[in-house]
Amino acid sequence: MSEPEVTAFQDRVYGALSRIPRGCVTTYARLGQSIGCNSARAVGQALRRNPFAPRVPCHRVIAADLSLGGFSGQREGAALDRKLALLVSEGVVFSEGRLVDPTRLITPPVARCR
DNA sequence: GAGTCATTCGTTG
DNA sequence: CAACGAATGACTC
Repeated sequence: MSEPEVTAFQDRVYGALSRIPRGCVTTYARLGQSIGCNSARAVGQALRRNPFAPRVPCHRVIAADLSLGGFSGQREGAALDRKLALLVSEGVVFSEGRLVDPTRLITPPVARCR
């Protein structure tokens, strides 16, 4: 073990993600905006590294088009199957690989200054 | 509906 | 300091 030295950005991503209640999901773009970043890619990268997994519920983050997005560093394959299982386990139902209830999409508060 | 393109940000060596 | 890569997003045909 070792404690990964996460930079401020990663800390923000994990912090915002950590404030997401169970049964709720958010998108990379929204999460990025919540932490003050305009790029969903930057958020995805931080999650992809996920030095705090499974501590960080990265499976609660999906793409803007309600698609699963990616998981475990893979955009498709069994990894998504795991992500889907986790989401379904939380009460978030998906259909055809897409979120069935977009109402579960939440907008994380702007984690500006705690 | 599908595919392609563009942009931005963070990370690392 | 510089270069590369990325779990996206949006647009167009």
